[in-house]
Amino acid sequence: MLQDPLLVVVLGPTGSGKTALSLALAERFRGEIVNCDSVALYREFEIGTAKPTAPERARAPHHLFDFVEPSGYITAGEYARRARQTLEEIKSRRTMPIVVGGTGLYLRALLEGLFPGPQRSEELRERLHQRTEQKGSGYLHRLLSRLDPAAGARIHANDVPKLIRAIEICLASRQKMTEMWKSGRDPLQGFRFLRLGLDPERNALYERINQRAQRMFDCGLVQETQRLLDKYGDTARPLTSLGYKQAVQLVRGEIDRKTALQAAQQAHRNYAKRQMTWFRREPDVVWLAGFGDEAEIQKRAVAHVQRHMPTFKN
RNA sequence: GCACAGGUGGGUGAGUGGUUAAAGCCGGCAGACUGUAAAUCUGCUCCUCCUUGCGAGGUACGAAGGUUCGAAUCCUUCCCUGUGCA
Repeated sequence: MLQDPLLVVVLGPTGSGKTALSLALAERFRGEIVNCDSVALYREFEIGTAKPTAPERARAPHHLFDFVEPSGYITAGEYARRARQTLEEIKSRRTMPIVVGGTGLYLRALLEGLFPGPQRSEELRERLHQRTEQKGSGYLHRLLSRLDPAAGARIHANDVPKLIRAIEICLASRQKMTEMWKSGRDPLQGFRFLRLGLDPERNALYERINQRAQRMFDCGLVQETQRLLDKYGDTARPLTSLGYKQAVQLVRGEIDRKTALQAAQQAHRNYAKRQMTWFRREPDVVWLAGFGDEAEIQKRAVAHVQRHMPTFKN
């Protein structure tokens, strides 16, 4: 009886060296890299996303980078479908999939699945926004509490995006969201997971994040932002993400360059912290206390992968 | 040197005699997260102690004195900062 093939996951906060570690593993084990970073999915967002460079991509096959239009959007559910498809293809090639990224929700959607809920409805959302304008900020929470009291109790009255999604689910499915949850998720099957988590010392991580943000500004983040803004307008969603958001403000003359840089560094640091909060709850993570580009960390990661490789009979 | 304006908790900045350990914002820390998640949201944030409570004590609004039952808030002197005049 053959074991399921191994799926390696490299997770960790932004700036922890996930790319370096994943490349080292891919080269060592003939792996293929699958992106799990929500903004790196978008085409033309290059400098601010710290995507792997061309020489880096030459070292191993890379998947799920650059497949969403800058003005388009992707959701966790759609990502999970695409990623699972990609994993099946990799499986058929008998190479080792290495899922790399920092977007906790996407990783969970991929590995554990989402509950079978309805997709977004732009019309409904538009209506909800209009009603909120008319009826005040407590409206959404009152509505949800009526439709699904248990959900109303879980979601804070100020958390508009989550309130809207919950209402959307209740209305579209004519069921309570919390009832639908009971039908469970659809976990990814046919692989054994090895989650490697990078957990460098906090101050060192923050220091790296600051330097990297500085480099992004030095290497043309603002010009890239200007170009995207000219081409797609401010509706391109990733323009509101880390670094781009501040570069947009700079381009518009709302803040000066130094303020923009500091705000971007800050945003990256805060994000790293939120990522750690999420990943601490991720199950079965093998934590490596350092950066992914350190030789020692790579050595230990390799050892962990080897230990989990399918056993061959002689 | 003279004249104004100021010196408040990690930062900024309210507060002008008592429900003020001191608003708000930022930062920091912790947490949540089931379809735009690099998003969004929540809690805590002077010190010590405990029965973690609209709890007890201590220290605190440049420094030192003073007025007062009571001062971040009023008075005096000193130190420092900014602006203007010399």
